Amino acid sequence: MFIKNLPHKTVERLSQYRRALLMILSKEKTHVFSHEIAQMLHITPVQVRRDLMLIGYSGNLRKGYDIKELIDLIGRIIDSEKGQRVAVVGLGNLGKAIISYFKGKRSKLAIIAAFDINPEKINRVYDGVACYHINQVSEIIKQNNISIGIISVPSEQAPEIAETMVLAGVKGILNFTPKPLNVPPYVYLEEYDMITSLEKVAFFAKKNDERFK
Amino acid sequence: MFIKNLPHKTVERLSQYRRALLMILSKEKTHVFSHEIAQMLHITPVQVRRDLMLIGYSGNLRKGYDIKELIDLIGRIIDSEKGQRVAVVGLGNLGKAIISYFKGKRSKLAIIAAFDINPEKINRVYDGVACYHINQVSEIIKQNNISIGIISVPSEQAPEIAETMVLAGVKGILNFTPKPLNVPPYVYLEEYDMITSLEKVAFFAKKNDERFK
DNA sequence: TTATCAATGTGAATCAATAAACAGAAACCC
DNA sequence: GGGTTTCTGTTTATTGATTCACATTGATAA
Ligand SMILES: NC(=O)c1ccc[n+]([C@@H]2O[C@H](COP(=O)([O-])OP(=O)(O)OC[C@H]3O[C@@H](n4cnc5c(N)ncnc54)[C@H](O)[C@@H]3O)[C@@H](O)[C@H]2O)c1
Ligand SMILES: NC(=O)c1ccc[n+]([C@@H]2O[C@H](COP(=O)([O-])OP(=O)(O)OC[C@H]3O[C@@H](n4cnc5c(N)ncnc54)[C@H](O)[C@@H]3O)[C@@H](O)[C@H]2O)c1
Repeated sequence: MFIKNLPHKTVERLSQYRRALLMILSKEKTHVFSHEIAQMLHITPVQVRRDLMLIGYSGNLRKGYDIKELIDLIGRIIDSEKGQRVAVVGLGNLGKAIISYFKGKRSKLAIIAAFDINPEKINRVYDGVACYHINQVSEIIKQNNISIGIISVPSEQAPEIAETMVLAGVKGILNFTPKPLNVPPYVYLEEYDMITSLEKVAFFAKKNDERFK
Repeated sequence: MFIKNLPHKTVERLSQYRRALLMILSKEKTHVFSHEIAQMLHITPVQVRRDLMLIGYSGNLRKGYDIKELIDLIGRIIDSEKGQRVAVVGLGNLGKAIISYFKGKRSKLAIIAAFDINPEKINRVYDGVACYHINQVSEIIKQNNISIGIISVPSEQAPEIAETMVLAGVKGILNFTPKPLNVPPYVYLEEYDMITSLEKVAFFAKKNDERFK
């Protein structure tokens, strides 16, 4: 299913809508209003309706949106039909947190391999994900048609690992390392740093504190 | 130091500039050009200059920006002069990853307490941070004037913990739980979900893949 | 000394995201 | 059965973020 040029932010919100809807889905509650979704995500109902308009979904005037249908439609838009496979490189605290968090959450997006350099971690299975030696990255990525890599190794190692993964055919990378990476334009790179999030919180907390007397 | 109404995005980038600058800081390299900063963060040099203009920093036409000075100035803007204290609630894999990652990274932003409910974790010290029983949250936050809370407990527990922290006087919350929270307007809330990041990567990776042949 | 070059700094223009405003539809109420 | 309410869907306006375009500067070289 295709919709031309969905705004970047809309894609992000669609993922959030789905997450929220999955959470409230139950026998009793089959429909939801735009203002209910909005409230959960701290945005306006107009924003929600606009996003849904962009993906061509219509709600029921009196009952709102059918939760199941909407979850389904979002899936048809943001998921890949045949599913995408993911690898995590670096099975430290963060790597483990990621794997345990993802476990079974999305049917079209599965972490199917982990890599590390520490012999104690290799050839073991964490939360259903097998851990291999780092020098098998390329081989396993190709074999399993893994298209997405998550990097959670010490930051000095990140550039080399990114390069290896790109050469092996990965199409997207999620980098949790503070080291800025460079990848070719056909690979989508997302970088996240908790320090930036925390500093943002700190900055606006400080600001709020001044504003609210 | 005050600059009125720095754009949200600029604050985020200032944190990133500082991180990148701290990384390249060395004896040999004392100055940096806007295009060098830009390249590291995958943005345009104009963006960088505009942000620096907003914080009132001027570079040297021939040498670029003085790295030390700039790091310093960013600190005076985004950090709080007297420092801010942070608590982490939930010392699982994610909580530990956060604590070990932050350790000693920012002088004005220190994680000084952790909380958990598991007796095995309580009264131990992780990476220099003491772990207390969850029912001491309120007391310890007040005692130590902790103004920022990080939530990394199982998601069902998140709302209750957020409420307790707000009542105890926290001014900002960073929520890693997928559960949407509600806080009063004088508390700044930031929510981050790795699944959204990963789904974004997956979506654009898929899209790129189609575009590039 | 004058031209050239490679940078910064910034007003104006563009582009992207959000919000406001409102028409239209179904249910409900009297 | 007409009026009222409450929601959606969409057009239009506003706000916010980014980029363009170019003036400016000072070093260097011709
Ligand atoms: N971006 C964030 O928000 C954030 C938060 C926490 C940690 N981090 C970063 O994530 C990374 C991991 O953090 P962590 O707390 O899990 O660290 P960690 O030390 O617990 O884990 C790192 C793992 O990588 C493995 N490793 C080391 N070199 C390797 C290599 N060449 N190939 C494969 N595996 C290798 C280690 O054996 C270890 O298991 C660090 O770079 C840290 O800075 C980022
Ligand atoms: N947002 C993200 O990107 C992301 C990524 C990974 C995990 N998570 C979420 O973060 C949370 C923690 O993940 P994790 O992998 O560290 O899980 P975990 O199970 O390893 O850790 C949770 C910790 O919280 C403690 N805890 C449970 N109830 C508590 C309470 N009432 N008070 C204080 N502590 C309590 C547990 O003892 C445990 O130590 C989960 O909600 C998970 O969904 C989020």
